[in-house]
Parts: sequence; C-alpha cells; structure tokens
Amino acid sequence: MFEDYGKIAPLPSIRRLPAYLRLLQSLRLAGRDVVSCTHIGKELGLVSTQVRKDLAVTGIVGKPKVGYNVAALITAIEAFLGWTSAQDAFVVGVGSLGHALMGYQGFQEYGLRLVAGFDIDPEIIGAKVHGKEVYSFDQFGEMAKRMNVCMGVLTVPAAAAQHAANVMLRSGIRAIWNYTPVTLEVPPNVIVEDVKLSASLAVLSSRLTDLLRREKMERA
Amino acid sequence: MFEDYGKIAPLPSIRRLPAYLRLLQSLRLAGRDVVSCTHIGKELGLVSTQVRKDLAVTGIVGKPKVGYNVAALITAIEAFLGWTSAQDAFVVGVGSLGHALMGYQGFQEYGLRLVAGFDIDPEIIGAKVHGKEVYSFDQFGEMAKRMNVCMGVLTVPAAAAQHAANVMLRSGIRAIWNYTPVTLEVPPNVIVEDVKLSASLAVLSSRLTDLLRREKMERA
DNA sequence: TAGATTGTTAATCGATTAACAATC
DNA sequence: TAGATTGTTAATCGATTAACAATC
Repeated sequence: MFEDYGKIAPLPSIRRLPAYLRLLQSLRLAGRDVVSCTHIGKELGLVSTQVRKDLAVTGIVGKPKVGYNVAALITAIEAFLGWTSAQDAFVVGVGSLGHALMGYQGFQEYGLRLVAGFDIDPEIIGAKVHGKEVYSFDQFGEMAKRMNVCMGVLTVPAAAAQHAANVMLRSGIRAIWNYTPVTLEVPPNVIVEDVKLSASLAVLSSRLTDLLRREKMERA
Repeated sequence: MFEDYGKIAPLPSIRRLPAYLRLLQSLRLAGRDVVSCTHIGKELGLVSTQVRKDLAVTGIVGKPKVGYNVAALITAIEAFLGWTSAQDAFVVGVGSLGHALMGYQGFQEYGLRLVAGFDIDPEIIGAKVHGKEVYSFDQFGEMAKRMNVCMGVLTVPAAAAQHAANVMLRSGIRAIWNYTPVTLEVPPNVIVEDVKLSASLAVLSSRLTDLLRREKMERA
C-alpha cells in the first residue's frame, strides 16, 4: 500500500512561505493571537485565496470567522521547511561572497548555521572569518563525516564549481546551495538549489531598459 | 494609434537568458559559429522548443537546418537585457553583503558597475571597499543626480529598508535590486526586483527534509 | 442571528511541451 | 534530395483566481 509521499507542494507556494513567516513573527511580537488570510494578503500584496492555498501546504487548519492562530502557524511553517532545529552547513569557497554569507546573521532565522569555511588558498586557510574557522578543502570529506554535515554552500569561481561539487558529493553532502552560474551534474538523490543572481538582474535590467525606452518615446 | 509596447516577454524566459548567454560565450571562445536549440537544450537541461521560444523574445531569427549565429545571438541577448553598455549603480548599506557585492567581479559580465557605496555608519564612511569609495547616505541624492545614477542595490538591515528606499526614490532612483526581505512600497514607475535568499533556502531545506524523511521510512 | 472567514471545487490564465509545415 | 532545424500553432500542464457551501 503506497502512501502519497510522491505529492510535493508547489514550488511557488514553498517560496512564499518565508515571507509569511516573517510577517507572522512580527505579528506575534506585536501581541496578535490570530490573523486572517485577508490581512496577510494585504500586507504582502497577495489575494487571500492564494495565501490560504499556500498555508494549507503546511497542514495547518484555521477556524472559520476567526482565522489562524499566529503561534501555531509559525510552528507549522517552520516544521514544514525544516527550520525548527538548526541545520549545519559548510561554505565551500571563501571569496568575497562566501565571506559575506559566513558573516550574515540573518540565516539564523532560517535555521541555518554556517559552521565552517573551506578553500584551497593557503592565504586564507587557517584564518577565522566572523569567528568561524577556514579549513583546507582537502579536509572537507573528513570534516563532513566527523561533524555529520550534509549541506554545503557553493561559492567558488565558476570554473571550479563542478569539481568542488564532486568532492562534496563524495563526502556525503546531500544538498547544495549553489551560488555559481554553473548547471551542476549530480545524482538524483542529491538536491541542488541555484541562486541565480544573474536571472534576477536580468529581470531588473530588462524591465528598466524597457521603462526608460518607453518614457523616451512618450516624451518624443 | 497604439503600438503594442504593452506586451512584455514572459518572466521565466527572461530569467533563463543569462544562462544561454553564458553558454554562448563559452561556445564563441571555443570557436563555434553556429548552434542549434537542441544543442543548447542538452547543455542546459531544457527541451529544444523551450529554448527556441526563449530566444525568440530577443527578436533573433535562426536559419532552418543551420541554427543560430553564436555572435549574433550573444549581441541580441545582451541588447535585450540592456547589458551592452555598462549600467552604473550605487550600493546602499555596506555591511557584509553590500561589501561582498561591491567586490564581486562577476557583475561586469552583466553590464553592471557598482560605482560607490553608501552607509550611515561613521566607521565605514570614507573607507574604500574594493577600490570604491563609501559615502555618507546623506550625500546619496546629490551624488545620484550628479552621476546620473538610476539604479540602486539595497543591502541595509530589514528595519531600515523602506526608509532607505524612500530616500533613493526621492533621488530619482528608478530601479532597486532589493536584497532585504522587506516588501517595498514604491510608485508604479519604479522597478523593484527582490533577491529572496530565504525563498531559495526554503526550497532547498524543505526538499532536503522531505528527502531525509523518505529515506528514513524506506530503511524502516 | 448575520457576517466574516475557512476549505474546496471549478474556471481562468499563462507557461511548457508537442505537433507540424516551411526551409535551407 | 533527404534530413535536420526553425517558427508557429495547438494541446497540455500547473498555478492562480473565482465561486460558494460550511462554519464559528
């Protein structure tokens, strides 16, 4: 008898959950006990039915006429995302971006702890970055096994990305947060999530180009 | 008589263009003159019809049986994105993330030049970050007008985001690349593009949680 | 009670994929 | 010529939005 574990939540819904979480935390701080989808939607610029559908993926149920319990909703979202217990991760590539991520305090909120960095540059190996040690990438496998770390943040130059990923995979890494522009090849039981800054910039600059051109034509 | 300027390209297509651009540049470097959608698709893990639809938004046309001219395609994508001439931008908030972005060389490829940073912290005002000056945020308006900068990268703490954005808007900024988790309120003639790291991490960690749970059940 | 809100089903919308004629 | 490839139209798929009964 097969359970329906094959069914996963829509990615767009998952992507919106952190925004709900942030709002809910501020509501809790303000002493609010319950909140409606209408209210959430107004704050975030979404229609209420979309909010309701999104929240439903966490398994939470609300009360008609009342709304959702703020605290329960926070718990449900965090549990769904796996942000209840801190997840440890290694940073691979301590250049300016890796450096910045290691120092970013905001990840705590997302249950993510970047516990160490790895690099191949002797200049930086052994240094402390925001209080965290930087090790030689040669030690990655050993450290990953010892500390039972299964998530890696990839911030190496593009040319080194696939090689670094291969080493990470051999060390038992199951999830890679990929900040490089490279399309990584990994086995199906490993998860890769790409942070495509260039994609984001493409949207911004193409829209800006479009906007400025339009205004120019209107003035003419 | 109305032109159909209202029609804009699908956002998903725009978001994929930088990946095509990157591949095409490496093909050009390898001496390739022409390329087919099938080939591009194989490299990037996309079906050929999707590649063709995406490329069509740039206005480029290919030759049946031959494919697309690599150099022409590069030019067309860059023109569409507005990445032909360098776009200057200011960084608002020179914390660890702003610092890292100011030092990131990769933005050159995207026609983006981060020419200066702004902050309110006297400790960092006047410093040079990766060769670029950090000014007081009080000087933002004056500098933006003088240097005719219309794009800003927002990397301040969440609590300061809307206020900083307001100042930027008053200074004539038309496009904000928003790295904060705040939903900014801006007039309709200003473009905001959100870089939601938390959304990306949400996908990664929820999928990892799901994967690990699934494996646990299989072992049981 | 009346009205606001939830949960769910149906309709709409937009993007992806498939099909296929045109063409070099 | 034959076959690969483009450009375009149609079919499919999935997400968003609308409609509405259930409910506190």
